Amino acid sequence: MVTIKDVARVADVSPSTVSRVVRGEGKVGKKCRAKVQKVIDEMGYRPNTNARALVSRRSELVGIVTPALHKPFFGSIAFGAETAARQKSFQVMMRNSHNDPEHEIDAINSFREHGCENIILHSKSGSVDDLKDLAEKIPGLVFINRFIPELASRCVWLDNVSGGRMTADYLYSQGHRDIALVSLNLNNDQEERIRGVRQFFQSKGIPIPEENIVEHSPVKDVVSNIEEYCVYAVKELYKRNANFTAIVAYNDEMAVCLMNALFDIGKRVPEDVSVMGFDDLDIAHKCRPALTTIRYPIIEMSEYATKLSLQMTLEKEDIVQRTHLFMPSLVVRKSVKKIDL
Amino acid sequence: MVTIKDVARVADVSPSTVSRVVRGEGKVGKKCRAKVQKVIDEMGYRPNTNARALVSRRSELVGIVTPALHKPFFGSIAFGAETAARQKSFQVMMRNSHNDPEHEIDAINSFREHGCENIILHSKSGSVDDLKDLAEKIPGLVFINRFIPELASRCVWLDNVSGGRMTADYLYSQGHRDIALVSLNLNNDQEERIRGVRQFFQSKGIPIPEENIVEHSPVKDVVSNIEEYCVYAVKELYKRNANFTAIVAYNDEMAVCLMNALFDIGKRVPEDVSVMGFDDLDIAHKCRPALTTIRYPIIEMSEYATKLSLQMTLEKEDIVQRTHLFMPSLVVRKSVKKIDL
DNA sequence: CTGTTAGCGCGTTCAA
DNA sequence: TTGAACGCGCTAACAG
Repeated sequence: MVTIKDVARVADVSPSTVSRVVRGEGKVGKKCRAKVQKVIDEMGYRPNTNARALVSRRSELVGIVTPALHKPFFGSIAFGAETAARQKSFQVMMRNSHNDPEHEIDAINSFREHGCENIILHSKSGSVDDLKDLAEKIPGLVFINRFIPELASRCVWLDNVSGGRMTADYLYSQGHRDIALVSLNLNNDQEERIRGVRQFFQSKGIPIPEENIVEHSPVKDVVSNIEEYCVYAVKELYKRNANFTAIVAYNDEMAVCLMNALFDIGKRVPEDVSVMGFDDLDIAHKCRPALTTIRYPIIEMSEYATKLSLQMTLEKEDIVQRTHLFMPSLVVRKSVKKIDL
Repeated sequence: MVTIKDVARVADVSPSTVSRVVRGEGKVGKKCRAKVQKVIDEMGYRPNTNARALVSRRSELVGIVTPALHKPFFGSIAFGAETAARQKSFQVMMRNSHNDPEHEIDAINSFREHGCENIILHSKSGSVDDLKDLAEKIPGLVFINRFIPELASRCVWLDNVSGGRMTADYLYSQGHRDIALVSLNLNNDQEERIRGVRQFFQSKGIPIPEENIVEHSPVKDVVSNIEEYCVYAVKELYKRNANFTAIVAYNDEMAVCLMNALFDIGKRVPEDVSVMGFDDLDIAHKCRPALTTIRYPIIEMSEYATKLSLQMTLEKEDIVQRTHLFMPSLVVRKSVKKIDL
């Protein structure tokens, strides 16, 4: 491995000069710089990041923690983070948390041992106190998809309530007045989305009856078994004699499973029942009928979050404290029928 | 940040002793070890991996290079690699290559600057010579989903030909004799899968006519536009007056798009045309009709590849040189009709 | 069994 | 504008 000393020897200058050339900082004579650069190129010298991190105490690393990378939503977070990181020549480290707060803490500690102070954390279950402690210790910690009021300037999140409202607004515009909601009491998102839907219909004087909402699973580990849950949810709605023309699903994955469950009991989408999703994943336009949904700009958000983190640790000037709230948007496809009133 | 010296001072021992305790190596008195460990715990000491890597020249890092992490197939590679890496307390670094060999090399060089010598590379387009050069320099480089004969012991790959044969075998068993193939000339995989299908039918005395194969796209950037390509492919097959009862798609994504394209021109799957995929992604059991496909055990493979890489750099004893060929398997769902002969 | 010494490769003083 | 000296935190070799 060729070191800074080797280059210095060959170029007949001191290591400090090579260092200055490499970093493009400090005063170096034009000819001298050219000479050194030539040797660097010829020898294929690349600085040792470990030595660099050791002395400068910064590692040019971005760490991301998400529940499970094989899910496209979280893979998108990784994708976006890498895109933004690479623009600043940062490398990306990643860990799966499996939605376990202990894993999250563990991952973050590991990152820090590597000198990584830019961390993008997707945590739905970590306690606010723990996260506040972390934020104090880690200048570049940014939360994605979670809003913590005390840490507002570090949260990159989506307006789920508006998303819910958009859903409701669109369904209303298509003539739907009786809505069912199928969700899962996993985190706050679904609660906010439901709130948005309710708010909208409330404002139209149409309250949504309790029996039209399914959000509790009879079994424990639903996450790995959305399909089964959706079969249950559909059955449950009909068992309760709920009156609805459209189902609002927590997200696209659930929406697709609900469409399948409906199909299996002979209901057609959208002819008999309309369905709406949330996220706008790939599957939303690959399923049939193509899913009308709310777009969650997750790649953009994760790029933004990464840039924000980098800014917080890199920029000398103070950053304007502000919120980082993204808005979802409606994507109309084929899963909602227009009802003539 | 608490260093090894701090611990040493408080515990009233030398830094070396602390180092020995931390690493669990070398001889340390029982009482002494306990005392040091106590201080470590109390002070929350965590070794600085950069300093460690600098002196030991090893970094406990696994690097993975895949085309794009937001695609579930590649996200699965990352997921599996992280699972295996964590078992050995290794961290994972990742980069998107966007299928560009230059990006791949660049990513690998960056990894190496971090002292990372365990690299899992998913490269379809890199030249064999370049990869051989890399392999020589990097002891822990493992190729996933690519077989290079000269580097056989570092390749973790799938038997695509058998996958093709399984596809053909199953279709044949369901009474299909006229097969169409829709694929894309991106890499070797599709060629191998097609070969498997052809081999099988050849052995039954049923050659597949050329007009039943669509594998070239009229436009350039198909990767980001599979749907359009599938619409084209279906049209093309009918335009050619190809005679077929089943379509074998390159992978699940394409299969789903083909089903949609068929649906859009009024053909029902599987009543009018049967369709088979490859990969067994999530979407294969979420689409309707649920897709009969060939399972690609990618998470297991990526875990295996990571363990293999770790073995190659960690284990003192010589590793038995052998191949790492995985077999796909048939997953029967609903997209293939049984034809009575 | 434990401590001392000497670097790993680099960035950062401070002098020249 | 350039160079020499020092130390980041740690491990490894050696001495005791």
